Amino acid sequence: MIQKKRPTLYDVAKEANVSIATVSNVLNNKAEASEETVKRVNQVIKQIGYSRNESARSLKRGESKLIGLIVPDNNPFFTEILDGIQHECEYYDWQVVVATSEESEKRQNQLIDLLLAQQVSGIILAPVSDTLSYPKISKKTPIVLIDREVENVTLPVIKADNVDGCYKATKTLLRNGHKRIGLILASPGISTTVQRRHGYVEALNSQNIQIDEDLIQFGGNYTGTKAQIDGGYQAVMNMMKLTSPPTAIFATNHLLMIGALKALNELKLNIPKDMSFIGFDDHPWQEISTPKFTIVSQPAFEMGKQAIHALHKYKSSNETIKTSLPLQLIIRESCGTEK
Amino acid sequence: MIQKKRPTLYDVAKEANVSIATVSNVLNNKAEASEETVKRVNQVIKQIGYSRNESARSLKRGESKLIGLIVPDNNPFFTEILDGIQHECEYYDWQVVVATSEESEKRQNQLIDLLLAQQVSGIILAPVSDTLSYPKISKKTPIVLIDREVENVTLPVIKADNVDGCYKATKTLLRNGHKRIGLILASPGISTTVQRRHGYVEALNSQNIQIDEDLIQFGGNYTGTKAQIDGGYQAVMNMMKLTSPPTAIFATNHLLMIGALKALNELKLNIPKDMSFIGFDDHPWQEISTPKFTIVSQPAFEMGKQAIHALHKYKSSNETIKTSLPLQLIIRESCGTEK
DNA sequence: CTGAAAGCGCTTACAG
DNA sequence: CTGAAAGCGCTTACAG
Repeated sequence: MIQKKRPTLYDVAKEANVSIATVSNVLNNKAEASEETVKRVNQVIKQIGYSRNESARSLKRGESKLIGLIVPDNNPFFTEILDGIQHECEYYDWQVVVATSEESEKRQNQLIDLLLAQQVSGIILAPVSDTLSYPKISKKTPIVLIDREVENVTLPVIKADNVDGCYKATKTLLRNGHKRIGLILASPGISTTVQRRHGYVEALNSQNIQIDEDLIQFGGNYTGTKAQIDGGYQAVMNMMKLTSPPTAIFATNHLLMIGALKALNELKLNIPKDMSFIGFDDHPWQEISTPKFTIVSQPAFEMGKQAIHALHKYKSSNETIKTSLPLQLIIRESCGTEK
Repeated sequence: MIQKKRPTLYDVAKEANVSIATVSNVLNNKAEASEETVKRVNQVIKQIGYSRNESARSLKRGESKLIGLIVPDNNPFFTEILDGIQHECEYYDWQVVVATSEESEKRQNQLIDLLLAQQVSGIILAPVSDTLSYPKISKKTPIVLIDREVENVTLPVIKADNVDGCYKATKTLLRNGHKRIGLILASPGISTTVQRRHGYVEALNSQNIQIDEDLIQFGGNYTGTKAQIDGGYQAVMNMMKLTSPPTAIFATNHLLMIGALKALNELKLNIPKDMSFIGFDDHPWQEISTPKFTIVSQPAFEMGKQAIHALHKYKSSNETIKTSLPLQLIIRESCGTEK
């Protein structure tokens, strides 16, 4: 329980018989000091246990070594993105401040303000809606969008190729002979929903199958694990009440998928015998479930890594990177025989 | 894309015709300004969109509004803890910097240094081992332990009552007639492992059943989801090779549980017919699995909340809170008939 | 290659 | 109730 205050540059300078400017230089590898001086200073630093006061540095430089991450919630998908971000931040010597918007635009914008006040080097944002009302974006403190796009501003964005991924998943179901395919979507106001729907529609169109809006259900705008699972559950219940219910269901996120499966269970519908099913986002549980589910898997970790890359690129060369990472369809046992 | 620099206290002061000290006072609710002045200053603040530079404040006060969280990895248990922490930080106007130690002590200590350099108000730590080699702990920047305890330092700690929880789980198995109960533990070097083992041993002792070390398997010190699942898998495989294999298995964390179930699947052992099973940590998947698994559930969210509480308490009154939250045994269908 | 000095934007005694 | 001023610990031109 040592209470004495942290040593400063002055302490190091005094001990090493140099000026604080010199200490600062060796600290920042400015290569303006003689080899001998560098060695001596470094020795003193280690000896007295000096480490830089980042607040002071941030104040002077107008920028901290912090990166902000704002996601709607901490579900496993966003957590894996965080993993990727943390991994890559290591390289740039950045640390990550996390915050959740809980799908509230007001809260999201407050969080941006808070992060800006912390002088963060940049913000990675999974926006709550398809427009961004936030004007204070500079080259120095850029916002990089992740997962979800926005219509009214040009920003770097790292996302998944939702259209293609959902097109392929739907195609697989079509190839297996299904004509009535239920689609369960999340909240209508975000780009991923629009794009996933788009992929589905394109696949049906390619087969000249009419879109039946009754087969497209929204899991609701609800926040929270339980509410989303309920959304998936309700979606299936609604579909199965139709005069002509679907013979296959495609759930476009993990929680929706769990809710949908719960409903199917209750209805005693066997997968894949009575109902074909494709889910979203892989999870270790799927290795031991029966049947093993065919799913669309997102490269979340990679998305996180690339977001930090894009952030750095934007800061260093003002380049606006827009990347659409491929979604992987992992065929297992839940949608019939054809592989 | 507004590039002009952020307004400062001076800008506000000039615009409101007061000194910067006054602006600072109203900003900090120091109640030393007349009502009229407060109103005018607040109006100017809103008008020019001022928000405080936290780096400057942190430098002056020697403390930022940041809280550090160091966990071994971002598995769902720790993510739920993060949720609780974030929730509670809202109240104290703190933000959370997250970092993962990846079960490396060296990395853990580096991260503590980095966080201290950020002048964090405190650190919540799930330590990688049962001793803490870190000396720089003050009342101002305390470390609060979460989930895992440490032997050599007295610090606030918020943990689960692992002994009791595992005692009860084992007792349930014993009551159902099992005498040979396999126990799958995580890494031996951490307090949770020791305590979970202790609960198991106590339960067997209460029944005068000899401990068979062959029935106690460690999932290994491995980091990463896959390695831990493999650990659980291997543990079961080892146990089932015994001349007298267990008739019930208790897996003491979620990943270990998944691995164990995978092994049991492969061995075509039906739960609960051929094998009783109790797992750890609840998950929505369990609502739709067959059978529904009996598990020990941890109050992770609550632990996160209480950790922030304990941190605040320690800072304000130097009180060292030690809390052991009850574990909940959720009886479902995986360990026989008796409820 | 090194040092003296200004200044980043705040908070906080202190004086009035 | 309000203001002038010092100082938190750095970085960075600038001078030597």
